[in-house]
Amino acid sequence: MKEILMKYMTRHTSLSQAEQQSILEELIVQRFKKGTYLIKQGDSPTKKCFFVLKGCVRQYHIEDDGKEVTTNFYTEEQPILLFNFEEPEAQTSEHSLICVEECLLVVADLESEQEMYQQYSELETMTRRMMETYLSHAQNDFAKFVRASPEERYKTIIRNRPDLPTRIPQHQLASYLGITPESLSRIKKRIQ
Amino acid sequence: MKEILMKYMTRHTSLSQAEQQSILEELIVQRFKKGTYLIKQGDSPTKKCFFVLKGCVRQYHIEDDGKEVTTNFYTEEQPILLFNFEEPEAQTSEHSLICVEECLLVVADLESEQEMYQQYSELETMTRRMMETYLSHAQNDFAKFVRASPEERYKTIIRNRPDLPTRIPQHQLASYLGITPESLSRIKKRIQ
DNA sequence: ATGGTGCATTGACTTAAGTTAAGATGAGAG
DNA sequence: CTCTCATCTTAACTTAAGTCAATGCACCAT
Repeated sequence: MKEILMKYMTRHTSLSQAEQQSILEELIVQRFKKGTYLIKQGDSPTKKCFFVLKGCVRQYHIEDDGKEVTTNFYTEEQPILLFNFEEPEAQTSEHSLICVEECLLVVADLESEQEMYQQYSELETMTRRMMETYLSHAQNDFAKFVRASPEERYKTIIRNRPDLPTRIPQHQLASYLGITPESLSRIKKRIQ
Repeated sequence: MKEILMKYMTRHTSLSQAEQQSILEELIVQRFKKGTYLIKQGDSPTKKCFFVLKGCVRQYHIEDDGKEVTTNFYTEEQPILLFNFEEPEAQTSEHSLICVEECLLVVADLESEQEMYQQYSELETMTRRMMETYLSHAQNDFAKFVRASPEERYKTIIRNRPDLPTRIPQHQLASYLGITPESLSRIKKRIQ
């Protein structure tokens, strides 16, 4: 299963096969059952980060008024970071992470991550570039999302992540798109 | 003027004062007049990135239908990255960057950046963390924005960046918020 | 001073999303 | 097999943003 990560590293770094191999050997891959919480809102913030090899993790948040809002879906080849950084002063996590399906994740804690960077400085370069790329994409997505109507948002998501609608319940997708389930239902009907 | 950057580095790194000093000496700080383009949509993508010491840079985009949309405002202590990463295959820049005010910017190209990382590996660690932090914030902002009404978006922006409305014309702010100038005008009236 | 241009505001109308509530469907538990 | 719960759909109504158009205002150049 680690070949997914190897493929990813090859695409994003100039590390040699040998280096990649030794890095892979230090990684911890863990299997999680559907419904498992990686972290719950209110827990002390996790020191871990993840990389999705297989499966789907939903990030959500319970608001003050009790409403649940889905803020992200992480699927294959996506990193799950944050939480360590989002609110350094906060003593509890703002979000929950739950496995929507059976998941295979790379699990890393901050200390071992730091050690690996010291061992392989190229790895930190890769991570930096990866972060820059993700940030750039996030800013682009944001800009597009801002001026898109709910209908356009839906069209965009089925174009960019066509697997999502089949993997998750529609009301969660609606929440992720920032609209009501009723609206999503109408949009689907409108565009057939 | 570089003390702004020094302050920034102290906040975000564990580099010594001496190290910081020698890094600062290698940096290029440049002054730009109001109305100067850092890059124009259609130009070949820049190899440069910037850090705002003073002033305000607007990022915008002309859409296929000819409409101009403002996608970002960069002000004091914000980095302007992207462009190198956003569309590696694209041969022309998707955006324009224009100085809204007289600006003082740190200008770095990718080559000298790479050299400095080799010289000061801690600097790359700082950049990686900075990117992680920005990404984390971007994801959070995104999640909040998604489910906010235009009115809530306006309230949020005047809370988080109270200087913006006074620095830029309102129709550009409206564009940035993803709404029409008419709507923004009505919102302002509604909330007094 | 004056005309022009760009920007902000206001109004009338259209459109689509939110809200509330009621059914329809489907899967899982007992 | 049936009951239950969750999900999705549909409908009626409300609300606010988009659109189009007119007006007002301020700044600039001539």
